[in-house]
Amino acid sequence: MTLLQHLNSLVTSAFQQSDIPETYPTLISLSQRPEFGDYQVNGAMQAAKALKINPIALAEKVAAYLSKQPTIQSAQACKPGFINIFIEDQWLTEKLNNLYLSSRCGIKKASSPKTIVIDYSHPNIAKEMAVHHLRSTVIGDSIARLLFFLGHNVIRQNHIGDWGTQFGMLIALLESDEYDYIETPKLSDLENFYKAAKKRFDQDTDFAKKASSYVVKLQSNDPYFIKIWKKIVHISMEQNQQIYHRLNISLTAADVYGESAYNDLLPMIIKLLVKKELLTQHNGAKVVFLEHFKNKENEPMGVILQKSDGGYLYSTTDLAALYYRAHNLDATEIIYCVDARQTQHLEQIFSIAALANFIPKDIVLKHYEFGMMLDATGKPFKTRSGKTIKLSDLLDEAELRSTNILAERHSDLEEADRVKVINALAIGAIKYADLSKNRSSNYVFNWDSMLSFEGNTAPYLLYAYTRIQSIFRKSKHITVQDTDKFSLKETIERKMSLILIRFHDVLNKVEKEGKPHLLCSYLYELASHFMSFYESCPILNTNIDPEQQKSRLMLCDITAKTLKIGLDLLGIQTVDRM
RNA sequence: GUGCCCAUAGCUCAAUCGGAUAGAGCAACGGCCUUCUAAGCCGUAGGUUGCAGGUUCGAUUCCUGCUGGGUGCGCCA
Repeated sequence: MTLLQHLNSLVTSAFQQSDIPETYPTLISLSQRPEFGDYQVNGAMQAAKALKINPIALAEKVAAYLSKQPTIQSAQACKPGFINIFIEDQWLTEKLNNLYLSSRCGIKKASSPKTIVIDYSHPNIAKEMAVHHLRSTVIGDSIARLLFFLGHNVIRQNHIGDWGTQFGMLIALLESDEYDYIETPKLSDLENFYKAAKKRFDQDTDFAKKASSYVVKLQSNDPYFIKIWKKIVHISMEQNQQIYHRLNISLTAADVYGESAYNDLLPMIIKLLVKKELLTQHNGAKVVFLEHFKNKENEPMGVILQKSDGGYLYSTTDLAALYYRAHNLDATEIIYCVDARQTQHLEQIFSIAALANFIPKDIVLKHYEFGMMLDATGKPFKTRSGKTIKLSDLLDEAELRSTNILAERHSDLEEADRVKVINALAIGAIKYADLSKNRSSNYVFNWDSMLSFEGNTAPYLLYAYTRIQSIFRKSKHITVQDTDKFSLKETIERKMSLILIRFHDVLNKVEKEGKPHLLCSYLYELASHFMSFYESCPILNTNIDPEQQKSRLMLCDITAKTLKIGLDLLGIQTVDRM
């Protein structure tokens, strides 16, 4: 049981004893001020209001019951009807002991694991990955790591953009006279070819016709076209995989299941919708009209699922993907880590699926939306000349900046360690800057603040971790045994304990909300309290009481483990010295 | 035209289902290295939560209207 779950069970009993019906929530939260205790119960006020009884009298009744519980030192009713809970130190130290003995900081795997499909990253084939792929990739990967750590069956789905009209253009150009067929083009070539193909497609009608006919060939699985297409996809994904490796992203080739994979399912999707009488013929296209969405003329909005020329659209593919995930992957939950601008599109897909009874009703569909990356002026983050920034260029710059920072510090690390530190700082800074902000809003990208050692940044957390490791290196002569006890004499030691014990509740919250910034805030709170502890609670001084010394070493141990696990769930690697 | 999102300290961000005196960091100012990594710590100052109403014991949070910004809306994905 987590700390919050334990308190909740106590308060639930207290509510029962005070004749409060079960339907009223306990509303337990952290207290914001020390005089208000460790945790506070706000549910008594709400219940009193609804039951029309005196709130303070009810709060006193609940508090009286809570005060008798062995794990609670005291509970006090205050003013309108707050109840402030002070936790018993004895119980705290027992909990700490559990954390100390556990390699997972006491976090148990889910007793009834869910099968969760998570759709993230989804780069476009034939183009290099760019900054706009960063948020989906980084946030999605963190959520995937967390859900796996909590014991769920996680199925990563990289829904790559590997299908559609652009491939007709590209193949048409690759085999045209100027370019010939190139055996092993590089991805940067492909991107240039793509631009050239697009230009020609718009200007040359014969070429456009040819390209369109090639799309049909491709979609009908013509072996020659499939061969060229596969090569293009392969070249692209090899390069993307290198980016994933640099970024410490857990996606592999096995997670790739792109738009093309649903090609054969698409006619079936149309048939199913026809059968349900949801499709309408409109100017030759097959359309689903949704009453609760309006178009520009304020009429029900049509979602085109098959074009007048018979071609399918991304809505069709997304419906097929939903079908596949529900029926073939047996998902109990599907998470879409997709740009906030796709909200309406996804709502439409979910609506159509619901109307058509496409998927079991109890499947949970979640859109973990995120905002855009902006520059200092509040505009979308681009190069000076207004071009899209390539992800590989962004990572290069991060490494260059980290190298310079390390050089300024006159770090005396060996070369191999130096490279590791540069990498951890560079990648950690970029990922943490993104993950530490509430994902649903836009965020301002700033090199200097993300690479700073001050404030809520990856370097600060990494530095806190190395300080602990340094203590460990210098304390090898002290043997701590499993039977050693915690002693929480200083205020900061007790405060740190409460934070450490809260870890499991934080992870549960991040799982529930799908918001990694809650984990970041927590880790920063932990790290900054550790820094205070580090300054005010010496460990290696010779005049320290041995019992106190061991207790502090054990606190360091749990702190290090918590930081390590927490950062790992964010996809950020730690280093032992820097 | 219509849908969605956002507006909090000079800047970047928090704020648990409506809870107590709205919190951090940066920047500013003042302290702390013969003592475990000062890439750090301690302190001071900084707010009419865009505006106007409403709901109630209590509103940054919920409702209505307005202002400013972003973003989406039928044959691209």
